[in-house]
Amino acid sequence: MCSAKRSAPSDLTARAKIRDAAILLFGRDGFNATSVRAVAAEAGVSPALVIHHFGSKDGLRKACDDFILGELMDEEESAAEQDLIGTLHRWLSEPDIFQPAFDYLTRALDQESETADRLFDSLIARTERTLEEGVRAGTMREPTDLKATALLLAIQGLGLLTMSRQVGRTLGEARISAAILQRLTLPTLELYTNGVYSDDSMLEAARAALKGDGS
Amino acid sequence: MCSAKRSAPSDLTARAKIRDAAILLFGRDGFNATSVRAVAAEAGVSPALVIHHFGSKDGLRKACDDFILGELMDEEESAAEQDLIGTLHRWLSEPDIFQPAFDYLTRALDQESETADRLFDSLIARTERTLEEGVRAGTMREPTDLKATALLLAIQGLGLLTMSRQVGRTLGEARISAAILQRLTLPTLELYTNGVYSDDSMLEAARAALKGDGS
DNA sequence: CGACAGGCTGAACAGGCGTTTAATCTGTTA
DNA sequence: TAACAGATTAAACGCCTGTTCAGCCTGTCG
Repeated sequence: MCSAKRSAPSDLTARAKIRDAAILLFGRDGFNATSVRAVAAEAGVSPALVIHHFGSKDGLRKACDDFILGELMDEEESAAEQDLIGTLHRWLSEPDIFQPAFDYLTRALDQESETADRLFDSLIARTERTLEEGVRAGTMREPTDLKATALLLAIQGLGLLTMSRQVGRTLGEARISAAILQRLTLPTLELYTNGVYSDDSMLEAARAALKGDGS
Repeated sequence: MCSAKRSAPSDLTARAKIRDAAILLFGRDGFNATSVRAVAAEAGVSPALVIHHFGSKDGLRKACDDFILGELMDEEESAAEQDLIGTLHRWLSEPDIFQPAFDYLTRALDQESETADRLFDSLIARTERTLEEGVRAGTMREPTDLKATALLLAIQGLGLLTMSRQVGRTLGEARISAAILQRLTLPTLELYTNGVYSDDSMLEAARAALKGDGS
């Protein structure tokens, strides 16, 4: 199940070494702030070889995007029932291996990229499906606006990822960790079981206001 | 209440024109992707003047950060009861004026900056306070982990901001808008009133598992 | 053996970057 | 009027960027 892709760098082809170095640096410092020369140095090759293998810096980014997306999809397939939080849990339990991919994903998500869009869309679709199944099985309430509700849930999960630095900081650690995710499990379920409001007066007030407002 | 800071550019000092141009471009294209020369061109001055007034590109960023943060704090003070969503609502109702600031904030939030940290901290503190007051007034349930719950709520709100592009895309518009925020009002309140789960079996299962697990 | 292909390199190029420098213009103060 | 201070500029500096080019190895095929 756990691929051997990240074995000793000496075992990898130069192409793979460059790709891994790029994922590391793009994730750590961002795409713009990472030079082709820095990637080459990290991979132990010449800058020219990077271009030789990937055509351009943008080609390299594309290759990294595809690789990360592929790895993520593999992961998802082999644990089809899990949700995003579950996947994060698994990733965070082996930080040395997955941290670079984790960081890369975080960076990719707050940039305008086709990869981020595809990832987001598939996450929304999956959340909608989960919601529908839950309603059919009677374990979940029927939302008045399925897509909007799925969106809110997805944002919650992704927010933990993209703001992992702030999440860690707030809870007293340098970055998000398995321990922090564990601490968040109960409050999350609590929120999704009882909500925050003790009665539906706010909800009804809003419903009435929106009905009156018309537009 | 509505400041006259964004009047016709010709009325502004060169320093202010440069600052506004920088906010526009940093917000639209990102800090790294924006050159001092581009800011100077947008403001209609020479690149050297930018350095003359702000010392360096980083000094310019700092000045923009402080300005935006100050504007936001002013806004917040004059509407002390409102939450973040309320502020967003007000901002989005005058997009021409506030869009640059909105974009700038979005960019700032997913970069490692002291400004973002301060903003996040104050948002968490405010959310905690709101939660405590709600509990005391009986309108909100008492969470088992106040800080973690405040964190989840803050992430939900900020996630709408930092992922506004994806939010708009998912709901069929180019970017987030007042209409989209309105569509999200009811699902949000619904979520925070009833949760998603129809009973507390998931919550109790997790509680039991965590109790048994120990660590 | 010779020829070819592909991985790989050092050196260079053109262009953009943030910043500096020296000079000019403009308005105020003595 | 003379002197000064600040705003503003054109031009240049040195550096770093992504990319190209010509050539060198190394292994394979005929």
